[in-house]
Amino acid sequence: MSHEEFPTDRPAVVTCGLPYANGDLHIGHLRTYVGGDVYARALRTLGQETAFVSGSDMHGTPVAVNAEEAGVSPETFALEWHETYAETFPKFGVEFDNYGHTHDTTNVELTSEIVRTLDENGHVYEKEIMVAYDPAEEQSLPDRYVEGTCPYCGERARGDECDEGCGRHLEPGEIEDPQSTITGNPAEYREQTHKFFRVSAFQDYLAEFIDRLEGTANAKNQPREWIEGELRDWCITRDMDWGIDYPDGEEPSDESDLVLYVWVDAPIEYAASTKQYSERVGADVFDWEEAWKGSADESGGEVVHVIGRDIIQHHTVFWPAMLRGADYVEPRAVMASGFITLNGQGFSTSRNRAVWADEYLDEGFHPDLLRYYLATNGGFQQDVDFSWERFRERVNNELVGTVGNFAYRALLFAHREFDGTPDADLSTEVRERIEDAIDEFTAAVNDYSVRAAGDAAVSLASFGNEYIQQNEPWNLVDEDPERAAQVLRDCVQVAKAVSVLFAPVAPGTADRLWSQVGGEGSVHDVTVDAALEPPAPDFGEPDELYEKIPAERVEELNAKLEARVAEAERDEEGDADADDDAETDTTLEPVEADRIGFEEFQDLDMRVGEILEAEGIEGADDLARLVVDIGVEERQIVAGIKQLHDLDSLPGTRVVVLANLESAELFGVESNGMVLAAGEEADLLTTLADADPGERVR
RNA sequence: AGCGGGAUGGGAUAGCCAGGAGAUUCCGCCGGGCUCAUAACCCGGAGAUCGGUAGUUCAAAUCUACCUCCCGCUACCA
Repeated sequence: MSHEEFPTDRPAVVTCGLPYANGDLHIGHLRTYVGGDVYARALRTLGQETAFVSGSDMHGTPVAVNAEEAGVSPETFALEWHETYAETFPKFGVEFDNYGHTHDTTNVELTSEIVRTLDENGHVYEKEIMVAYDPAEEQSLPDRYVEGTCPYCGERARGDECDEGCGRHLEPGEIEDPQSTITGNPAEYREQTHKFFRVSAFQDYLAEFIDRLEGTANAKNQPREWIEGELRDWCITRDMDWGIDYPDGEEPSDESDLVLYVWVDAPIEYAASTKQYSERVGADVFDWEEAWKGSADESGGEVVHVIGRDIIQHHTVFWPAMLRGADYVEPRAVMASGFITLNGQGFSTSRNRAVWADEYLDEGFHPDLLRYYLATNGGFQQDVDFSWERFRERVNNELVGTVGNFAYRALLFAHREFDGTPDADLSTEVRERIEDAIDEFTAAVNDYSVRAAGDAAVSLASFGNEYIQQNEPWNLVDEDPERAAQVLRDCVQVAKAVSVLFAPVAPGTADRLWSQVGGEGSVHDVTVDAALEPPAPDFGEPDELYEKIPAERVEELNAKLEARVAEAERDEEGDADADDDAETDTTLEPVEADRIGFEEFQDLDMRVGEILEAEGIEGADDLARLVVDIGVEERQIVAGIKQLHDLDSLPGTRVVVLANLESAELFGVESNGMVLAAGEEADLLTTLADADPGERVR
């Protein structure tokens, strides 16, 4: 890699994070793939030799678990998703030079080779750790095959992560009270030898690397916490069948059926996929080894990883360490995209609150429209909100009104009056404006800004509209035909330049525009220089590039989305009701539909208290006056618990008190707080064990 | 809790890394123009003390410190 400006004379590799072969794609996923595709195309437009690669991530426990549920082999399961992805991406104009998967021979071989190199270079060591094991089934239980209690917070947790409690990652062997997720059998721990990658040895290297790394700010900054802190070594093997075997270099023995952890072979697919591309087109066209192997300073390609911002650490810590340890190049840049929200809220696949890739296509919209939205609605690392209303707005105003309208009016006029490009020289003003647009585009690519690259073309088209409007060629045709020819010559040139600069974002429609100005071949085969080359002297009648989206479509689409979400919610409630009915006849209030945030929960200051005194309040049927010790102080609290009758037995009872409730006066008695109780019978909440008065309830 | 990202006219967004004239663009609002163009387009206007406080500077949206609020990450969610 180098730090020269793009284009450089080295081969570039643009990669997209591997989609995990485990479910449908929605437009949130597409954000990353469209971004990568736009970036790769933009590099090529600058004249940079570029390979654009990705592949499906086939391994790992979620695939194995879901395949088992579906009753098929993990390979069959993952391959089905792989094929779906491979078919879906091109439908959005996301055209990888190679799209492989992590289970193909190329990746299996390259992964084995790289791990063997790491081993030979002394970066791998063995360590005995305790792993969960199901004695009844005689089966090891890696990662999500086991659940139990988090050793840090005590919450129920999955084997690899405390997903509902503290959110911590759990290394194999950490979880307490382990239990098999397959059989529900209690699991036991057995000692087993696993392989560890000495990430800690790369601390100094990574500290320098992160300073050199280009790309989005989040990718450059987020990993600093780890790199500048203490790096833990990384367990890179799992005891399961599905995955790439650990390359022992010896005869496969029965006792070792360890496979590599999925995050080891996944990023290697970037290189393996490039290798497949190289093998297909020939090393003279693209040499994967030149791109991936040269030493960091002297040679090697420009590797740019385009990922979602949830997997930054893998691409800025583990992966560069692996590359370094195996004598490969280091990535030049990591572009980490923000997420997509839907009408301001996060996607929720379980509640079907998402816009699915297939769904978008089924609605009959051109992929370029969504590409434009996703690529230019905000900075790449920013979260972007999607709404059909906003989608319509941007399509109608920017694509139809600005780009499409300019191209159409300019070319139609030129065609009618001049049968094509008028015979005149390009004016200096317009030449300079186009040069500015090219500079803007080039700067955008070097700044890793997908948005700015797309905007360069749209603002150029906007300039075109101003230019044609101010010069009024429709009046000049009679008054001053020469001047009219000049103006139209300029406009056709602008249209041609727009086609070239818009090609990365809108590959389909830009190519149509290219043909409309009489361009030969495909706009995707030309570079920025073409923007200033003279357009064809003759071209036919243009047609419109984009169509407006009527307001009714938006209403329709929103209604569909709402109906779908409602249906998903009903299903969920239905399931819940069915469970409840089996256990109880009493009518329970439904759970509040509106969820509150953790912050709001924290606003409630609940304490453990001990009742010191309890007496009925005269004249009140249900009220009792309590004095409660809540550790920090004693509180007088009025509570509606007279149904319990046995007020005398209450002193000494532990209760839960909402301590920061505003005070109130009931029957002339001041009440400072609320004692929590359940149901009509005022069943008091108490603590099970040793919490002292004053302890906060969380 | 630590870390990362963010807060910019009514809404949405750019600019911040490399401080410097009227703070960008889209929507919406008000007024005008044009008729080549998809009721498209162009011009003008109103509307922002750039989250808060303090500082650095001749000059701060931009740099520094502290604070508030939103989103996320913390080792398998794009």
